[in-house]
This record gives sequence, C-alpha cells and structure tokens, in this order.
Amino acid sequence: MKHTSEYCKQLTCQNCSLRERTEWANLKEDELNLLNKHKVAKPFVSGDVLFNQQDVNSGVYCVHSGLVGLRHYDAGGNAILIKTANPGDTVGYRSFLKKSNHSISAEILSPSVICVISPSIVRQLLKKSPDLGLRFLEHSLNDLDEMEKRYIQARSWSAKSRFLHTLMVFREQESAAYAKDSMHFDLPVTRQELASMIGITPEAMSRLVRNVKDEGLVEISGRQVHIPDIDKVADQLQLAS
Amino acid sequence: MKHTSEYCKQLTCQNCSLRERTEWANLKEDELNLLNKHKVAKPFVSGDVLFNQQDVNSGVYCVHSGLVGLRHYDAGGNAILIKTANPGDTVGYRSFLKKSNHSISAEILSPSVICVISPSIVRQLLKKSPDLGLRFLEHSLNDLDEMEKRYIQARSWSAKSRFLHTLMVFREQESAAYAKDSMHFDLPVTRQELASMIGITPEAMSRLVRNVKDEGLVEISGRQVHIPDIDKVADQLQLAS
DNA sequence: CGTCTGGTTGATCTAGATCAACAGGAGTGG
DNA sequence: CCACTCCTGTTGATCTAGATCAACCAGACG
Repeated sequence: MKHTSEYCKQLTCQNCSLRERTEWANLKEDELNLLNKHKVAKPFVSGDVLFNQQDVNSGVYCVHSGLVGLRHYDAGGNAILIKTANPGDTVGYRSFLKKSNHSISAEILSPSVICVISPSIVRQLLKKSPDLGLRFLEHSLNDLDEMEKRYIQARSWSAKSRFLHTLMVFREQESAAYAKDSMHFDLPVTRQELASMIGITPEAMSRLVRNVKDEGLVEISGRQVHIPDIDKVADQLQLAS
Repeated sequence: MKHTSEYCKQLTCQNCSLRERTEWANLKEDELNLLNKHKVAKPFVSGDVLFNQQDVNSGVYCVHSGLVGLRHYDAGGNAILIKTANPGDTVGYRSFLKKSNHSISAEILSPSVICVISPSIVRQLLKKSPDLGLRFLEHSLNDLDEMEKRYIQARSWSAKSRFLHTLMVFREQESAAYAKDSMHFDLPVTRQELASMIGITPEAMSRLVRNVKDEGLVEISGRQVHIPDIDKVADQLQLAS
C-alpha cells in the first residue's frame, strides 16, 4: 500500500525512478548516500502544510508522489493558487538559497509522499557537488521563465484560453505519469482550485465548463475530462497566444 | 557631454560607480581588467533595440545610464511592458545562461549608455570566478521573486493600486539616482508605457490620473509627479496588499 | 503647412465579479 | 434509519472595472 509509513521507509534515493528529473540527478555515489541517509520520506494527506508563507526556511521538499499547491495569501486572507508541484519537483529551494522567509505556502492537494531534506544536508551537498549548484540555477531560471509566461497569460489571455491551456498542461502531466489514453484524463484538483489557478471565481469556472462543453471543446463530468477534438482546442489556443 | 561615443570610450569597469550593485562587484583585479578590456560601452537612443524576442543570445548588457524596457509581443502583435531595467541592472543574462533564445525584447526607452559584453568573455569570467556564478543565481532568484510579486499584483490588485505602487517604485529609483526631493520626481516613461506596464489602456490611464488627482493622492503634469500626502498613498496600498 | 505622436474625453460594451439561492453527496451523530 | 451539517458545485440576477470605438486637441517636426 502506498502512502503508509512502512512504504515510505523502504524508499531510497539510489533507486528512485524520478531522480533523473530532479536536482539530485548527477550526485556521485557518496553524495547520494549522504542524501539518502538523511532524507526523510513522509506520507501526507490533503490539507497538510509543508510550510507557510513567511515561515523561515526549514529545508527543501522533494515530491515523490501526489500533488502540492503553492499558494499565496494576501493581507485580506484571499488566496490564489500560483502553481502546483508534481512528482519530481523540488519545492522550498528558493527561500533556502536566499536564506529568506517563504513568500508562499506549500499545501498538499492530494495524498502525497514527500522527501524532506534538512538545510544542513543541502548545504553539505552544495559544498561537495558543484553540479548541484548549477542544477539549482537551472531550476531557478526555468521557474522564472514559467512565472513570466504565467504573468503574460494572466494579462493578455481570456479566462477561456487560460482554462484550456491549463487543461492541456494537466493532460501532459497526467499522461506522462500514467501513460493513459491522452484524450481522457482526470483533473488533479477540484474545480475551485482550478478556478483559483487560472484566476477566476468558482461561479465563472462553472459557466466556463458549460460553455466549452456546448462548443464541443471539452467534456468534463466530475473529475473526468474528455477532449473530443484536440485540434479544435489547439486552434483556440493558437488565436490566444 | 554624456551619451557621445567619446564619453563612452573613457568609461572603465574599474572605476564604474555602479559596479557594487552589479554581478561584477566581486571580480578580482585581473578578471576586472579582462572585463573592462572587452566590454564595449555604447550610446543608444530611444527606440533602439538591444535584442528581439526569440533572437539567439548575443551577450549580456549592463546598463550604465538611461532606461531599458523589457517587452513581450504576442502573436497578434500586441505588446506588454514587463519591466524596466535601470542603471546597474544587467539584462540578457537569462538566455545567456540557458543558452536559449530571448523570451522578450529589450528596447531603449530613454537615451542610455550600455556596456555590451560578449558571451565568450562572460564564459571565461564564469570559469575563473566562482562568485560570478553565485551572483547570477542570486540575480535569477531576485528576478523570480519580483516576477511572482508582479503576477500576484496583476491578479489581485486594482489598476489604481498597481498604478500607485509603480509610482512609488519609480520614486525610489529616481531619488536614489539623483537624490532629489522625493515628493517631486519625473516619470521615466510616457503614460502609454506606464499604462502598458500596469496592464491597462492609455485611455484608462488618463482617467486614472484624473481620479487620483481629484482624490488628492498624486498630481501629475507632463512628466512631473508630485505627491502631496505620502501617507494617504501608503494607506491605499496597505488596503490593497 | 500637413502629419505624427501622446494625451484627453465621451459613449457604449462586456467579461467576469458579486450576491443570493439551491442541489447533491459524504460524513457524523442521535 | 433519519436529521444535520459540510463541502463542492450550479444557476440566476445584477453590478462594475476597464476595454473598445470614435472624436478631438496640442505640441513637435519635416
């Protein structure tokens, strides 16, 4: 059974199938052993919090399975979901490197197994492995590119385009993870969360879902998504960009 | 006279007053000499283009004086001004490090002197100086923080709040550069550009300026800005965040 | 002198927010 | 088993910030 403490204990970095995609890909054997020895793999359930906005950094978190949401709260308590982190993603590295407080919260969105790595271990590894530093640089540059893209889309795309685009991203992630028929996949988040991601209200999300169904673009029932005509969707996004 | 080729020729990295704030702050003497020998300081006028979106990287650009706008064009030709680069800022480093094409264009917004540094020199310096790599990492993390902030503001602040906030940022930059009376300063860009920065149309900008004047928050005539009551402005921004 | 660019003003339109009511599970407790 | 309450989602009515379209103005500049 996944998501139990017992299952977590037997996980090792050495034969972690996701390692290739993480910052830890090029660690040498002894470095990998150090990482494995001190990482703590833990099961989490939806609603758990890895860290809160403005907390001091307490390590980096490597997502092994499940889904993590990075959320920002403003002074009025309104939240927006900035992005999600999938298996293979490392979160919390920014405030670790900047030695600053977290600018956003990390919350578990679906049952997950996360490896927690303490700051001191990452520091040790950074001293040993020059490649690790480069990996973090790369990660930061990629995140910056993505953030810029999201900023541009938030400003110049319609809610519908942002919605369809987000669905396409989910589709890629889901099919990469489970190699399913890519015209059918499940939403990894509730519609409310999805609404918060693309920056509209749940009510607007509801109407949007109805509209795209009427237009024959996307059919959604419950969490299941079906794309009857992928080209039609691609066309829509073409116009937007 | 500033902004002439002659003026540019006598500029040296060694006694550049801005160096402290740049990535090149901690270079050793021989590294600094290498940089100085190969940097090319050039005058630019408004409308000049340092690089275009999707161009391959051709070096990094260190702003010595003036103002550079980083702009994104979508498929329909609509542009949005993503941010501005001020004296001491380095632009074009992202695509250099990622060895990818530029995701945005860099255009001169006011007469500027820019030092152009070829990729091969930066590569050499990166090999010699481990600190330089760290500086770039830091820069990338800061840009990421800023981009995230702008994204959040674009999504959850009103146009008025974004406008006031941008004015406050300009105020800081202007008074830092010229140590003027901080309640009076000049807009570094046209109102159209400002509108493009905060994500509204020029018409909306015009009305916004009138509104804040009526409310006694900010007075603008031509390029001159006057803040009669800074606390009032701060209060407005307090509510927004 | 006409033409361009930057800015202003007014009239109208619209995407999406807001407010309010309601419906269908999924627990939970008696 | 029913009653109760969450929680997610749906629908309708209304409101509003800001876009869009169109006309116009003032200064710069060949």
